[in-house]
Amino acid sequence: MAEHLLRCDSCAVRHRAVCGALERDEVARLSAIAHHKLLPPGQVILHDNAEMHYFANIVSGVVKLTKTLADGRQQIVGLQFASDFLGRPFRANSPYHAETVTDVHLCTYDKGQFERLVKEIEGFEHRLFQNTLDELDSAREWMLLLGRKSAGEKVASFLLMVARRMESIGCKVSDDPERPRFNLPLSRAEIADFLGLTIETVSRQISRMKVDKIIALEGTRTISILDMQRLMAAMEQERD
Amino acid sequence: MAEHLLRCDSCAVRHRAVCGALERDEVARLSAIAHHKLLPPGQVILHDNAEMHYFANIVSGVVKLTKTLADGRQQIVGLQFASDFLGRPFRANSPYHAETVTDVHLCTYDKGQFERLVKEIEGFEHRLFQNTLDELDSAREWMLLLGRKSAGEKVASFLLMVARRMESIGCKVSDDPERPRFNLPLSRAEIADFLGLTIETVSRQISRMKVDKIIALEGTRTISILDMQRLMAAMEQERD
DNA sequence: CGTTGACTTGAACGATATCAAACAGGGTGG
DNA sequence: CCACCCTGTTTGATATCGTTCAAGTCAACG
Repeated sequence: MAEHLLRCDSCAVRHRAVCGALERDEVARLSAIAHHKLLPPGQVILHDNAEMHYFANIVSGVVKLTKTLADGRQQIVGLQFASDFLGRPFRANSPYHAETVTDVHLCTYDKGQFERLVKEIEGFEHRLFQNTLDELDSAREWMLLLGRKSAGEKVASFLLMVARRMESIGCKVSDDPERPRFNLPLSRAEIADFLGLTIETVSRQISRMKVDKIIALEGTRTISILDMQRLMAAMEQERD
Repeated sequence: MAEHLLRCDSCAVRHRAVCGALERDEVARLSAIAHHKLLPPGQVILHDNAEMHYFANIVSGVVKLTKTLADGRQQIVGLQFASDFLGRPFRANSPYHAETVTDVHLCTYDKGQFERLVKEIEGFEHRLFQNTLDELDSAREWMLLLGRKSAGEKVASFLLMVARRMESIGCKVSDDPERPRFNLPLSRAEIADFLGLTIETVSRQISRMKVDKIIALEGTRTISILDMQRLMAAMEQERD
């Protein structure tokens, strides 16, 4: 038990994850049912429409939630980073597919045991609820992007969103706050699936921003934002 | 008090709204803080980014939630029908704009009083939570539509969605289950804002379905679905 | 009737998709 | 160490779908 406590005390995402709201002894109870899981990229966590057997906090790495049409067209409907919660309490199965994008470190909880704790621990469900409201806000933000933004605006918004998330979980490669530098967790194909575009269009927009000196690339995954002002302007208002 | 109970007992949406989960005496407490509000179309319920002062159940009518870009481009990010809940418990303000689309009958609750009840009534927050998970599912379903479906598929999906909602709240005009007939609550402009298209494209797609004998129109708002099979096929797979 | 606003229809244009080829980096086997 | 793929990415040419701009229709209403 003391050991469990210790584990959570040293957890990198402890204060930002849903468990952050818990009291010390409650954390211990949660910790007692926690199991750690390390997954390589491309691992399926949840099949579309399948039953879920566990919940999880993401300790590190990135997970994508996707939906697919009959003919194979795919859309990423959610991107989860360190400290995000995976799973739908009190729901039997998932309406989407969840898959690791990078190496992922999960802190998992058996479904039944977790739901029992949620009922027993005062305020825990409240925290999960508020977390879901945040997810809903992000989803709706993304609906605006998907329905109304141009390709250039979409890519700019995406880069900024990733930059912010990477920053907040301390994964930035650089230390100049004005010129963030980070590794893109997604491939071009995945970015396209997230933005409702094709690979080629994503690539062209990124190339254009490179030519325009808004960003710089090292290899294909490491991005530096050179001109934050213009990137933010490009997010809502495509220049001609 | 008895009067309040009575009011809820005869409520059209009582069993499907979030209050449907409550015990008899709990309904009475909720009823005690309820106020009814009748609004004409085009009335703003919530300003983007403004503070919310009340929650509400929709008793009848349709409400749209929208987000707008700096230059005026708009996206409907949620469409709420009778029995849907409006508001974000324990959040100070709203990240989107809510506006009536038709005549709307609301059953409203003061924010503070409602939140107190949520804390006091066992299982009430749970119900609100599950309701929010449903909203999240719808939002993600719509992300797939916005990002990956063609104009024709979008319009077909929209008609089917409205048909289903109208049916479930008993607003269908016809009684043949194979050939639903109903009034569109949205104008062409609103449909366009919901689907991420222009008015003209929406109009053309509807005209095409009319020529193809998949639907029939009376005036501009009343729709009959003539061929449910083909409408459902058109939803996911655009014919050439 | 004439006006207004919502909708439809048509023609031209443009953004993004599609198709196709070239390119780059990283691993493998020789 | 190099030749060879393999996969992901970039770039180019063309096609297509949906937008834009512009009329035209229609019903409601003064």
